[in-house]
Amino acid sequence: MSRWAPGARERLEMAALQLYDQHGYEQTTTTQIAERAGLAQRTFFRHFTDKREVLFGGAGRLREFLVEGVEAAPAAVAPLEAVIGALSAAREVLPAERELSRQRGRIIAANPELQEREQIKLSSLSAALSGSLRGRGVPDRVARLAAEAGIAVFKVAYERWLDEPEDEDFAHLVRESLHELRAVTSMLVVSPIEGPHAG
Amino acid sequence: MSRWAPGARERLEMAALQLYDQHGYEQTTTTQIAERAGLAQRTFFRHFTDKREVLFGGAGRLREFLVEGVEAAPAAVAPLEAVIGALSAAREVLPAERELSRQRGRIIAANPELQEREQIKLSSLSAALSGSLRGRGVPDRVARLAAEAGIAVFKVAYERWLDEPEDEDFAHLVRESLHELRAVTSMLVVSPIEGPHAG
DNA sequence: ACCCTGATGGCAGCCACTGCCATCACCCTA
DNA sequence: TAGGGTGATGGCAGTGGCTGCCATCAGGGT
Repeated sequence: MSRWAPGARERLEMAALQLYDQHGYEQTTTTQIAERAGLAQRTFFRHFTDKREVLFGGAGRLREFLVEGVEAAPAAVAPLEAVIGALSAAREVLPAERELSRQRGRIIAANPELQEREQIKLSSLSAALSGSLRGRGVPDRVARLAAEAGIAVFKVAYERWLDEPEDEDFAHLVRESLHELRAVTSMLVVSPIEGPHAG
Repeated sequence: MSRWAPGARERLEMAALQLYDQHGYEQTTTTQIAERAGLAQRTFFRHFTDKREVLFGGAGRLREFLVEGVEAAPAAVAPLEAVIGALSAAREVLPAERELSRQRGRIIAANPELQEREQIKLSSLSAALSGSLRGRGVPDRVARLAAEAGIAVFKVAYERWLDEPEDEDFAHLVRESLHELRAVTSMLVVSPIEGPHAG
């Protein structure tokens, strides 16, 4: 048997999730997290760069998954289509138990500091997608806008996925958000009271 | 004459900008900023919630300006059009001297912490725009996507405005970005090697 | 038996940020 | 002229995130 129990990183993630949820993010100290995981505070900071990062381990996996998805798309597929195609399959890199995502979402929603971290994760996601598109020969600003549009679609679809009572088909939600975005960008003049809108 | 020189907040902002630029953000302590402004560190934290916020005083003005612009648009104007119309006039709430914006941009580009703050400022901007649109009777997800699309357009236009050698017409850059976004969202299948792209 | 490596613990220290109280010019009022 | 209220500031001690440095010790190779 090893000197230390394995899975230190996972223990820290679980301990942080529970403590942040029970006592609040600000009220929880990194020392408490480490203690619950059976480790020293110094070890916490060997696994995570800071107190927030312990909640964002999944962001890296999502980024890799989407980048691979974009790069795997046939060359004839339009930029935004390639992004949407990757997003449609993203359910498989989200936690199997949706309640974990919702718990995490509640914690983040209660703390501006954590919202900042989430925003920059999405931003780096956009940058990664944009880079993949450029690698396919897409011009710079087109790649940038396709990536940003894809992220906008993802945000709306993901939030809806969390809010719905059932674990709905993620790809379907992505497609619906895309259709709404297309309606928005092609809408020129509309009477907001009378006319029906997309969605 | 008053006991203390007026404009403490502005002095702190200028001192921070200079010190962050000369010695780097991390290497600068809040005590140094306060000293250069002729104040105590305690006073720094009375004017700004944290060390980063001293660089983002303009974000609040921009948000108010855009919200007013959206609310001032005629009821018949489509959601994204209302947002774009407000963005087109945003030059007037940016610093008169463009070089200040570029200096600030360089500082932010060099520090992930500052990029986080900038991202959440843009995010709260999006939320404010979305709220204004809902106030005009626009359905929730349509408002959300129109706001996100507007922010994407703004990001690209603003970055281009900073990069161009001359201080180009901001409204023109916004319109061009919008056209590119429309092209991206309506593009379905394209051969990235042969065909010309928007932009 | 020896050494090397890798994950950890312990400790001192920096600095962002806060709570609390004192200071003191200015202003209002009697 | 005296007194009291207000608002911006300074000072100081304390918490806690985060880091650098060094020690520890199991496992594996030679």
